[in-house]
Amino acid sequence: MREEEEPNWFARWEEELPRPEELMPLSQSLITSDLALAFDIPTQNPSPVPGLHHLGSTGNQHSASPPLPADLESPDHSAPVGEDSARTLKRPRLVWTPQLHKRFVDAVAHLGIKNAVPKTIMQLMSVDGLTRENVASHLQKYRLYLKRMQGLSSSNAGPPVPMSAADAATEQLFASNPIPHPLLGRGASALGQESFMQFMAPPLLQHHQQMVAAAAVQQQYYHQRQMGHFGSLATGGGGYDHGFHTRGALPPQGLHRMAASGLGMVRPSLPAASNSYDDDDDVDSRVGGGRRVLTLFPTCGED
DNA sequence: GCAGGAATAT
DNA sequence: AATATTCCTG
Repeated sequence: MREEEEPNWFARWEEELPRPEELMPLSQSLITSDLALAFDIPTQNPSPVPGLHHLGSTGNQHSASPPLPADLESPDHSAPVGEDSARTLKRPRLVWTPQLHKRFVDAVAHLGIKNAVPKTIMQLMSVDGLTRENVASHLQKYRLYLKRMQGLSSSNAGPPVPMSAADAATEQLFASNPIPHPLLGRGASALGQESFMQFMAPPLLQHHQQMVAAAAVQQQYYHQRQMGHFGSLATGGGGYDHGFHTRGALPPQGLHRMAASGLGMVRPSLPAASNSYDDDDDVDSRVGGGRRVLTLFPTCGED
């Protein structure tokens, strides 16, 4: 009795993706901040490298303030700019925003447990800059979360469930997303084949079964999260901006247009990463660390 | 050697 | 706590 049984989830999925035109003008923001900062030049893209604006990872390690050049570290640190930077440098910690996590969950849901491995998930997500490691790490945590849920949902029926701080925190991200149940109980969707390969396969499949009963389980956890404590401000003490846009490695037939997302400029005391969530307010919860983070802004209501 | 997964580190 | 890195295994 599923009225939502849409045969081509993929079509819908791509529909909700922002189009290149809808993206925020991340023209100048994508500049290699490191170099820009190091050289004390305004963050502008003098000569936008053609087709080379993905992943603005400018990994740098000095916490150089705009007007303040690095004062530590070796002076000679010209970060390899260019396509090399995308893989040569260490990127800032990836921040799994709800939007990004959504992509993740979607991908995992569509792939099914069987195919939901770091690499495939990463490919399906098509997020530029996202690495297999990023996904693997997140996946590990996600699995723990799912496992917890299973255990709790079946073990605890009535009594209050004291959730640890960790759980509460985890839920902010995980529980706030649709949990494709197929993951919990059954194995992948019937896609025994190359689920994600649809990109290359014209006649793709039409399987999909997500957000089913998990909602019920979630209900026992939503309490804390409705408070809106979303200080997901990953504070970067250094405040650097990093572009992050969906990878355009899509298929020839113009199957879909993924697009980039806005990029978050996280500054020391600038609540820029505030998503327009419930009432995430401007909870300036900066950790005070000097870390550069990669944030993915919500380009549009993907939910 | 690559990729997944758990352990461990930051 | 959230991610990243490392280690081990297939």
